[in-house]
Amino acid sequence: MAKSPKISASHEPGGLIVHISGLLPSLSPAEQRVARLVVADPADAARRTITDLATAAETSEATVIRFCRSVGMDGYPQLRIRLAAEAARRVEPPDARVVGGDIPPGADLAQIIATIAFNDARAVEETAEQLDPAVCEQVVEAIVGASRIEVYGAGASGFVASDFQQKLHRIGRTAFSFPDVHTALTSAALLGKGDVAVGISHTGTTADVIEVLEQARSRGAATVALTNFPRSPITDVADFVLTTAARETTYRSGAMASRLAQLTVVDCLFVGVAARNRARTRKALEVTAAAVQTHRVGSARRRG
Amino acid sequence: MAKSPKISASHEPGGLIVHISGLLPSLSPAEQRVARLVVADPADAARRTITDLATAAETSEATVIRFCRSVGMDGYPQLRIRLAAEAARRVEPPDARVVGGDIPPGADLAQIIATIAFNDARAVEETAEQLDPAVCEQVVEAIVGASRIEVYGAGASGFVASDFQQKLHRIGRTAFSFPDVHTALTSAALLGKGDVAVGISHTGTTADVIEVLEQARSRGAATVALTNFPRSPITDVADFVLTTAARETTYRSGAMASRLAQLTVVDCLFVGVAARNRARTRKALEVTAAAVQTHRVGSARRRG
DNA sequence: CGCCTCATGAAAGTAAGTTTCATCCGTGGC
DNA sequence: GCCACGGATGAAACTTACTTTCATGAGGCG
Repeated sequence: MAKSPKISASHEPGGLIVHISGLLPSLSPAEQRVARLVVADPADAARRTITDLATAAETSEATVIRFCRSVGMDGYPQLRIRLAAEAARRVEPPDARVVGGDIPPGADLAQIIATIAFNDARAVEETAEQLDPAVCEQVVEAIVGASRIEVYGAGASGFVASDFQQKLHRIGRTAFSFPDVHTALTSAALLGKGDVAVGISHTGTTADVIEVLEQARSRGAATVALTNFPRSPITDVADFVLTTAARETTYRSGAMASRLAQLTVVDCLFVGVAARNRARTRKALEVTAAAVQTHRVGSARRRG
Repeated sequence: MAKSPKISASHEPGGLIVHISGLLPSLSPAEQRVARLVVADPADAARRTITDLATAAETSEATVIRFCRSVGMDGYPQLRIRLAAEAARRVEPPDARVVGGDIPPGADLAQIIATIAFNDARAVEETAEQLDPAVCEQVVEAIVGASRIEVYGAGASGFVASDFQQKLHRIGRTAFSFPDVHTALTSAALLGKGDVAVGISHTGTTADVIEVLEQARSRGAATVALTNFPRSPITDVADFVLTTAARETTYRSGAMASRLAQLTVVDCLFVGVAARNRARTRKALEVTAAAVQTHRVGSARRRG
């Protein structure tokens, strides 16, 4: 190259496209044609082969290469991936219809999915943000030191309770959860100092759960409430209060988000407990995993 | 085994990376080596030439090409630009310590919470992105038209199954789920044309669930599989395949993320079904809500 | 034990990208 | 008017990257 191109080959932080259109006037006519195509639709250009792009710009491959060099790239492949990256970065807006939280009557499934996922993910994130690690720590402490743990929940929260119970059980802690109030009450009456009772209720107003928690507390057990509402009745009978952060929307659409938030909290507690004794936990997990192994069929293969 | 064509998502508009890690177990060993490199650092892989990548994965170029085809790409160049795009879109992770997916031994609770929440939220988002609305639509259709719906899941997925069952029941659909295989098998044997059977298994290899689904299918029921792995054995007995997108990390930490992802999918289906008949659904929800009202104590003083 | 299937990489083949070079065209000097 | 001269350009040679084909060998199944 005899000429002295003053291309500052350094980075073009503002964006490759901007960079290119900036030095467009300094390019030769044939290169300008290429540049214009690229700027007009980067994503499309990234998809094309060099011959293809050359043809589209009514020029030769050689010119395209020259263009690449002119804008500071090593060669065509590099330009291509940079363009693809650039095009992808132009982010799709968060999409207004999704943030509203509620689902419009005429919504199609794609919209429904987007809305639900958005709310669910937000609930999880926001729950984590507002969770107080100090309180969690105390709860973990209590669970680790407990000789027995009971978890209560009614309806949908009952699944979360069972899940927590199962998790604790799996790492070798003595844990229970109950499908009905009466059994739960009886069992709670047998708790004592050093035991832990966990009550889960999204609204914090579920009478059954509150009652059982109250019973447990009166017997000297440490009580934990997991609810979305920090000042709901359940918090009156709890030594420790953990809150989820599912923003209420519709009755129903809040339901699942809150479930996920509850599960996230439960998982945090679980991992916190498990982390207390890595060796023992790992052992327990391996053993239980092995136990179900014979109920699995040969792992995936075959084409579709 | 059955023969009918299966409707699945050949569709990864959302996360290519997620899509790849989902298929990982169904790939051959050599391809898995390639996949792991790609997933570990997509941007880097996009920069490499095929020979280079092959060398890094200790395999031949041919295998890399085969890998491209396995994940649905035309060839290596396409994979390359897709990866570049993907890597660019990938937002900077909130915190380096969080992205690993696994929890470092010395982590404190705040770290644990951040890690779990991040992974959970991601699983939900990515699942939604890769869910194929068309397949969902068909499943919803089937459920709406079904005279009876059964939901199967073992272990942790069993909770999800129950949750789904409860939701459907609540809006007036006849739905069942079963705590044990034998009951499930018996019940599945009584299904017929026009009924729907849903099997939930994270790994897609749970023998019990597969068996029950197979039974249901042989009786003429439409079968739906919900799994994280699009080519696992369960998909062989399913007319419709829905996938979650929980990236596998540790055995355990993947577990909860996948649960949340499953619940998100279930919720989408539920809302989809509910949306089919707004009036009737609303009525049903109001009635059921009223039914538990007497089990609530004076409502919460809500904060903002 | 023989047959089959499948994963795999070597090598052949094709396409993409890059370089070289002759040509063309305008410019300015003689 | 004619002749260098230099830059722009594309044809073609060339190189590298990508893709296909095929032989091999391992593992499974009857």
